[in-house]
Amino acid sequence: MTMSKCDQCIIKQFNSLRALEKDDLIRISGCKTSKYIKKGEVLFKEGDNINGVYCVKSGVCKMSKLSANGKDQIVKLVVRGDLIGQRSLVTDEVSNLTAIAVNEMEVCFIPKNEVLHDLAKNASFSLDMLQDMGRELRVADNIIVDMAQKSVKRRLADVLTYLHETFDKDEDGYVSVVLSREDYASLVGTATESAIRILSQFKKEGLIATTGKHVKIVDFDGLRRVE
Amino acid sequence: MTMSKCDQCIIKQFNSLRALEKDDLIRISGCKTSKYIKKGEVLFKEGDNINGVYCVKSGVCKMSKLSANGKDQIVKLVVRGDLIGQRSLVTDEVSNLTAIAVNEMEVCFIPKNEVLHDLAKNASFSLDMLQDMGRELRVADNIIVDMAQKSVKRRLADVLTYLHETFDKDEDGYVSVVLSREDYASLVGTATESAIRILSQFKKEGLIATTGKHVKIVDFDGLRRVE
DNA sequence: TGGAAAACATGACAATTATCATAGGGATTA
DNA sequence: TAATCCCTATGATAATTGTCATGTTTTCCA
Repeated sequence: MTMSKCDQCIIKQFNSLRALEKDDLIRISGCKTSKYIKKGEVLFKEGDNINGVYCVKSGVCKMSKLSANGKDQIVKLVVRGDLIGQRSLVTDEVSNLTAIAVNEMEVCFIPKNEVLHDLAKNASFSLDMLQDMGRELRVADNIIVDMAQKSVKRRLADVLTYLHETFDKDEDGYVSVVLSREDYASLVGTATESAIRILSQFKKEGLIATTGKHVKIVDFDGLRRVE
Repeated sequence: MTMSKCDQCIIKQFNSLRALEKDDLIRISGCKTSKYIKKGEVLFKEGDNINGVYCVKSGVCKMSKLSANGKDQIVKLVVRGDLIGQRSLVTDEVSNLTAIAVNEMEVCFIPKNEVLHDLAKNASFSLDMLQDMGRELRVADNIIVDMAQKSVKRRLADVLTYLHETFDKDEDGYVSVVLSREDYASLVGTATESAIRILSQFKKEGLIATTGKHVKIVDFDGLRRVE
């Protein structure tokens, strides 16, 4: 099996690695490791020292954190093209989040030392990373406000819309990425039973259609009006 | 009145500006503006193009965001030594937050163009800023989990503890920074009446003492055990 | 392929939190 | 100093959400 080369990889267009020079990408190719992760497998756990970044070539990953009451809260979903673990590049802290594959993933791991060198040398690379973290920070602010002010029902409607906008749909309009009811609950921060109940209600009201775990939005306007 | 010089300013120890060279600090001194802001005054609003960073020399500032239901949610408090508006340095986006002084503040404003130049030139400056944003991101993740999983009572107990740990206390142990009941509500994401009720309850249970807006923690362990 | 385990579903009830109404107290201003 | 306004406070009630219990369906794997 041949290892793909970073400088020819399309994925890098989607993240800060695009700011690197060809020579640096070739050097990084030489020390990166490539990995397949099965659905449900743990990439790393809260408290792990990851010492590098993962670049997601395909698949989806949930980033979660264990709360004091023992429930997992999904903080964000990481998709194709995203980098995981940028924070570990600039601090020696361990990860604050656990990463678990939602479906089969292919990721590349680049050791910290290799990239640290580029951050110091290449200003446009570090600027790109600053912009990226700034964007993440803005998204996080929005989530805080939503968690604090919106109802569970409204948050679940938002998640459904987000999934619809973010992922591919099959020929019938069903979102390609499937989550368990527990994942939905963990995304909006509610009890699993509540998530199940609200999804059932949405279905009964004709806002969504479901077959098993597969979900499709039927009435966009209706979903937008949910309070 | 003489304008103070950045290179001699103690405040810069607390933020990324510490990574700058003396020459650069002197140059920045020449183009910065200094400003006093009275309690309740707006430094900038959500949607404003701030085009620079504020460095907080003294005072406290609440950073809030208007939610869909018309309530303000305080996302964080900014204190002495913090920089406000780092995101505006690396993106052209407008601010996502409103900044309002909680008490009298003294801030310095440094125009974007002046600092942008340093970000490109000085790797340890941009690395410091990356570290800082990484920290902020971690804090934001924690807040998301707390908002999603903890009760209002528990969140209010956390806020009281945070205020006690973050700000000075007078000789009787009362926290120097005073917030309105509405501010407390806006910090934990609840109705003002609920915040008032819980503070009254904490007082009745002997966890805190209050005189007017001034608050003091009496029973730390008790407050820690609140659920 | 059968059986266990996990995920989904729903009812009943309890706990939490929001909303509305009302009123007192303290600061500010005419 | 009185009038006014804003903040604080508290009761009553409604709405939301969580918890526990129980049954069904689906998935997984030995």
